Amino acid sequence: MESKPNPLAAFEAACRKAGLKVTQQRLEIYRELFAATDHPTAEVLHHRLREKLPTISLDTVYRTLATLASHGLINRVETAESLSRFEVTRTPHHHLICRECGGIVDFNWPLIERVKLPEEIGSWGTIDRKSVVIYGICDGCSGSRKGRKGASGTRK
Amino acid sequence: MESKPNPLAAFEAACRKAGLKVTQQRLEIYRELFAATDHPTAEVLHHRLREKLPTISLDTVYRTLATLASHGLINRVETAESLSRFEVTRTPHHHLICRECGGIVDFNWPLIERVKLPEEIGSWGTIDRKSVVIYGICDGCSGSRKGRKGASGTRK
DNA sequence: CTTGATGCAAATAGTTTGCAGGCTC
DNA sequence: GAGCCTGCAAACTATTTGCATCAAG
Repeated sequence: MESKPNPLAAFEAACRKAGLKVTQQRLEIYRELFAATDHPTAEVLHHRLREKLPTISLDTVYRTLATLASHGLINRVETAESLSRFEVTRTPHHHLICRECGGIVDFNWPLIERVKLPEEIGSWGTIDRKSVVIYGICDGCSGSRKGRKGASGTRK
Repeated sequence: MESKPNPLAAFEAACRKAGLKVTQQRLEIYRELFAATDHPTAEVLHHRLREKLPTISLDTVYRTLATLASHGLINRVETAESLSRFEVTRTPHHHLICRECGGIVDFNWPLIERVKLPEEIGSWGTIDRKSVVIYGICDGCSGSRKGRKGASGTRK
């Protein structure tokens, strides 16, 4: 409600409203995900979190991500790999995914909201969210000599 | 049925061209996937295939799907669940996914090809494929009384 | 205090892989 | 006949769950 959009405070409020307890782990997980731009996996997130919360367990990260996602506070990003990636729910946006390094980058495409959807969709059900995923090869991978791990790639 | 290009024959040709051997399992897997409209998982496909090929193993299904996908003959559909779903590569199309039953339905949206992409994408890399995923609740789930398993839902 | 959240470890589930025999080419 | 493909079983990896303990409300 403040003019100052403190995301952490907003998150706390959202938790309370949802009946979720505000724990240090949840705050840190959210803070970390909020700061991230690379759509980390649970494991990656866990690794980063251990710097601040050395005792946090991977299970808690998984559990918290699932909880927050079910409350719409974060999104599970679809990737075609067998890995779930997450992001904080922000304004509508879309994703660029590199086939090479698996990196995911956001982009905005407001124009698409203007495009009329096919009629047939009306008879399918109620639309909720529209997400465009564009696949390709990022410059980091194709431009450079060999298959480099792109800026935001996540390779083991 | 005849006058049209026989998809199975085309598939065989594609396999040969790719240096893949044409085995009965591959033919049946492709045929089954071609006939399917519900983007089955490997396991679902395996179950269906056993009617015709009682001895086919789940591993073969997985392996074949991976092989065909790597040759672009089929697509792995991104779903946000932790399940991979597949479809035969056809003309460009998009997906409607029901949050309730998980059912996936195709739709065409040729208009989208006309919409100019944001400039920023040019500096990211080379675009390959554009895929729109629309989430919502299908009529089968919202319209009816309780959470029905939609026509093409895949619940265990 | 009461209830829900965390950590730890063990359990699952989907998917992948090694190996020996079979079937395409 | 040579090599790729299949089936079987065992291995992996990501993710989930049971339970005792601990912290938030």
